[in-house]
Amino acid sequence: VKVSLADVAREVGVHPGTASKALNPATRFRVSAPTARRVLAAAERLGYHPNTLARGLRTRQSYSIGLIIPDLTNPLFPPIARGVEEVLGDSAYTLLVVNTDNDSRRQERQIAALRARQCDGFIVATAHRDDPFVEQAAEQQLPMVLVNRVTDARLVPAVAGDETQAVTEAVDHLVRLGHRRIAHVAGPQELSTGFGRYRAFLDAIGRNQLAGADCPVAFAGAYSEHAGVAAMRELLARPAHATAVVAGNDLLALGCLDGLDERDLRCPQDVSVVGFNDIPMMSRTSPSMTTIQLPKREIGVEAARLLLDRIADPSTIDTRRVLLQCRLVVRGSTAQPPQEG
Amino acid sequence: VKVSLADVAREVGVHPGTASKALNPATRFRVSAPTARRVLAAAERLGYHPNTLARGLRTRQSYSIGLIIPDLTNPLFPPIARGVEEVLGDSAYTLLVVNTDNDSRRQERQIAALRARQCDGFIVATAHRDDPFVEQAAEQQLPMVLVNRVTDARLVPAVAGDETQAVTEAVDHLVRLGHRRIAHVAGPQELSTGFGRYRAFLDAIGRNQLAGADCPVAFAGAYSEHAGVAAMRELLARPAHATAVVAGNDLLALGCLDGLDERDLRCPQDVSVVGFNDIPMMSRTSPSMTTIQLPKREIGVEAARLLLDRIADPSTIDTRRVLLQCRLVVRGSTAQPPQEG
DNA sequence: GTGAAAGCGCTAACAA
DNA sequence: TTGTTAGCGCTTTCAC
Repeated sequence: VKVSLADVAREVGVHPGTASKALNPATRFRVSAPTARRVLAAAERLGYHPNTLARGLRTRQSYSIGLIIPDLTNPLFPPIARGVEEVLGDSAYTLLVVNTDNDSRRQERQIAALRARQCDGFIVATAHRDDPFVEQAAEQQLPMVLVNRVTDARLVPAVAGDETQAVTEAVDHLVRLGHRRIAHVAGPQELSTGFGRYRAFLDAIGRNQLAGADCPVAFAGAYSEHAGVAAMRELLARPAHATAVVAGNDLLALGCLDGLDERDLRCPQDVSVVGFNDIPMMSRTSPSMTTIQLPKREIGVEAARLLLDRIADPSTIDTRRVLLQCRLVVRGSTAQPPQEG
Repeated sequence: VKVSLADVAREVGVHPGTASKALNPATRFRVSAPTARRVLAAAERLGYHPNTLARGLRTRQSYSIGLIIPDLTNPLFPPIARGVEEVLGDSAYTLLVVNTDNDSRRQERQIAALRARQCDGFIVATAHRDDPFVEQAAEQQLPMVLVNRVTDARLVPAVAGDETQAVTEAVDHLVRLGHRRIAHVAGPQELSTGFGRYRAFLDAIGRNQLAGADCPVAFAGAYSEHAGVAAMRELLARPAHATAVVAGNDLLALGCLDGLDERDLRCPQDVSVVGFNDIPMMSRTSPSMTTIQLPKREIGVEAARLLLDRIADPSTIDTRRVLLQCRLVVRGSTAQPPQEG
């Protein structure tokens, strides 16, 4: 049932090479218009579909690019994938999405599979601050762009949210509401998001002249609701606990809500909570979540553009870091602190 | 930098064919143990990675399977993808995920791209009840399994939730609470989910001896919150409106909540709402959503198994339809109907 | 047990 | 403008 280029050529009575030229818009001019027309018609008639594998073998290009995601079920990533697709849709490239499940063994296998398929480039959302795969890929000059997370070593271009600006907005918002004791539930410090937000929090506390002792930090081992609960418990164990919490992401913030609930503290009347990312449904939680809106689609768009640039001109060593502005979305989980008793 | 089989063979001083046999576990026995060892060692040392494209060209297998999803940002699908990956992770196959954005033009292009890559099989989550692509693929005997949605024509094996059982549970739950006027917000009727749930609703109403006139149906044009609001408005425009609504999915149910809110009706005190799918965060909405839990991961697992079977033995004509049981999760959006005034 | 040779489907350089 | 040739990297008969 499979129809090959040779079949089309035979049908028209031309050489396969000629048919090839006719079929490829870039080389079509090397063939007479009538021949081209007849080849196209025959291809259509026979239902010819080029074999990308064979072409790739010959041209040493697969016209596929790999998107490596830590967890597809984390709603942060699909919109980034969408943005990437949006850009790639206009190009000849196909996107292959793989999911590593936050498992380095799986990641290794997935990447091996993509490389074996001769992917022309990678968009990587799994990077750790210190990431052996990224370093190795950079060494081998594989076209690659990091998204959302960056590495400490600036070896590779990256597109992410501006953590500093974002956290600053969140803290300023709380200070403006009257909070002086603001805590931070920090995400995993081996990820640039966790580390960057933590650093930005310390900065913002300092800039607002808040007492460090009033502004404790609890470190969460993972970006999960469970870890958020644990962190909140830790913060509430302190004598004069904070009246507001800046969480490392939305899931941690949801965990904080649960932690407050356990202690019969109300949000926002007793403690305000700010999330990060603005994943779907954050406007539907109870209370609705004040959070920082990460421009997820735009991150994908920008990353895809950078990658296509890099594939088109691999010689340039590009280590640009594009930080996109985030926007604080004020909802129901933040309010003035309770009056001191 | 790329190292090929020929490089490995040269390093060891054997013929490429021999190296090939040594590298492939299935043919390794055709080679002496010492030779095999030396080849493996050299491959390791040189960092050899087989070129899947070249192998696929020769063997006419790509060892990749395509997963076609209508909308990655719909949280229903990533867990299905996870289930698929779980099974494929143990096999030699790699999963390529593509997103059609509910756009048939995009879908056509994506499928063409996958076929051009010689995918060995497809898992399709985009099927319409009457789907030309599915029919065509069935004709060409492409190994394929449908997930979540099925086609009217039973041409292809499919794995989905048991709509009838699920909707029956939902309606019975409401009847048990005392509801007699139960409405349905039906999803798109060109999808088996929308149609099946609608039919199941009618059945359940009949079986419970409820008056058809008291149990109106509003048809939503899409599975979206927006469409849910519109449908709810339509239902509330009726004189003695229903005291409970079975929504075609969770997003429609959320829209129903908004529609009630517009009219200052409370859920569940004035009107109960049941969703479908149990997407993430449905326990966090306000009120928390009573909904039907679709076994998403299991759907993916089962589909992947079916597909691997089918690839292993393409001769069998398998049109099994596996319907997985769903479970009603009772939360805060359902309660007894208000007392008649 | 190993080597030789052919070919998967396609494209790119070159020749006619 | 068209055809010829060679070869991408791999596997697989078939000789040896």
